[in-house]
Amino acid sequence: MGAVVGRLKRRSEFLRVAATRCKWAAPGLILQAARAACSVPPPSGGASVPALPSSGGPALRVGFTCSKKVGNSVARNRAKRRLRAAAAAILPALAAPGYDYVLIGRQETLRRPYAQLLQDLRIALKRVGALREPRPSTAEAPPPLAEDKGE
RNA sequence: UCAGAUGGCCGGAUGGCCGCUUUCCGGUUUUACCGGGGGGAGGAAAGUCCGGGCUCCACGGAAAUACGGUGCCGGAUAACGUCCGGCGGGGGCGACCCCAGGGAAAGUGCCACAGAAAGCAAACCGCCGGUCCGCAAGGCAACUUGCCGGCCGGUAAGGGUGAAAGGGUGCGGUAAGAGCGCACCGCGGCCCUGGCAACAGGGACGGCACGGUAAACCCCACCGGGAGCAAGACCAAGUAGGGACGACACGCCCGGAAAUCCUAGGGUUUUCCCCAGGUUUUUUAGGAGCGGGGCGCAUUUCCGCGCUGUCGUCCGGGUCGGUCGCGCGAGGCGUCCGGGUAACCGGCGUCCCAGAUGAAUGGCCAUCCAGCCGCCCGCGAGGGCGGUGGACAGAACCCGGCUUACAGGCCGUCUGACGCA
Repeated sequence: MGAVVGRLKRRSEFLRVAATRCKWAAPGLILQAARAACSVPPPSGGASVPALPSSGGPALRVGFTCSKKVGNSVARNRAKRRLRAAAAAILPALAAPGYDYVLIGRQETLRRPYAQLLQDLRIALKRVGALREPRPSTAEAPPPLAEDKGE
């Protein structure tokens, strides 16, 4: 069994992950990753935060989001549900611990066959999470060749 | 059979694997996790357009005003702009559908273009009568007749414009005409009958006056305090504002100080007095009360209430987080019983039926069922195989409505046409 997966809930956490600019866009989804801030909640005092990464809390955390480009609320919720199911299948075993991940739904998320959606997530993890050290320079290099691999 | 009208209902099914949320039971190391059982989106959950419950705030009271809404009558309902049943008007052969459907003799405004004229009576072309001039014809003449034109008067039939032109049609009547008279229709108020009422039917009368527009202002009747679960309550942490108490300053502004009260002071004749005059000032002082005004309580009126600052102590406490609010209710269901034409109401029985908060109620697979496409078989009804494939849309405090979106399908009632019997 892999690591325990926590959830990202606050807008500020999503913004922090997005600010690292370490991401990979697969046909069915977009993955963003950031090293879990060792001092995740310094401003508001450590005592009030329920889950501490260092103690027995989740080893990695993931958040899901969808813009209105995907569709109405029905479409957005369905996209998030598929991403949630895919994340539950892949992340605990394959994702590097100590990171925060954000999965972003796309229009293709709804139509993509589920097996390919899982494959998209694996490739994205390899490009982003499995490198162990997602430096900004290396994250920008790979994009060209990965595009045809997903087809 | 075809075409149509209308009411109601459904809105994929079953299974497997893996999850989410909630609740109950059991276990443990009772914090958290494990095991087992149960519940887990809609007819519109949507738009947030009305009406309520609930919560807080404002609330002193009353009336009026303003603002907003509603608008045939009766009923239903917690309430409604909803629903039901009627009435009136309009459309349709019909079933049936549609209607912001109070008041236009309370007042103001507007009625484009066209037209002479658009609301109060008028008259452009006309028609008719009188008169004058001219011309022509006739006549011995006075004059007569006809025509053109001017002037005065009578008309509103006809023409023409318009959405709308001062009732309509017909007959009489007249110089020409005209409700001028008559008949029928329309209109008006009156009376009678039916109806709870809207209204309908009838009668005699009037003699046409009263154009339309209220989705222009307006008038009338009735209804309405505001904000919303991000309401609101609590918990941990605790900044600013805030509140309470105490102290001090002395409490919106102006006025006058005759009388009243309080405090302090002074005088002293001590059951009392601090007065009068004058003055630029030297007036016992301060306060309350008093009179007037300002601001606030939507506006106005009447009465009513309230108005300041510093310091100290204590209480309390923004955002974020957590718990509650939070689902037994105007509740669902019933070949049930009773009342009612119906909306609906009463009774009986039975059931407990989502509570998330980056927001659960799902992800994937298989089979089946509609539907669609292609091929094959069959005279035909139909059958077989393969592929494709399920709309609009996701609770966020809760109910009653309205409106809008919606693949496909099911059931009932009724109307018209055609055919058959």
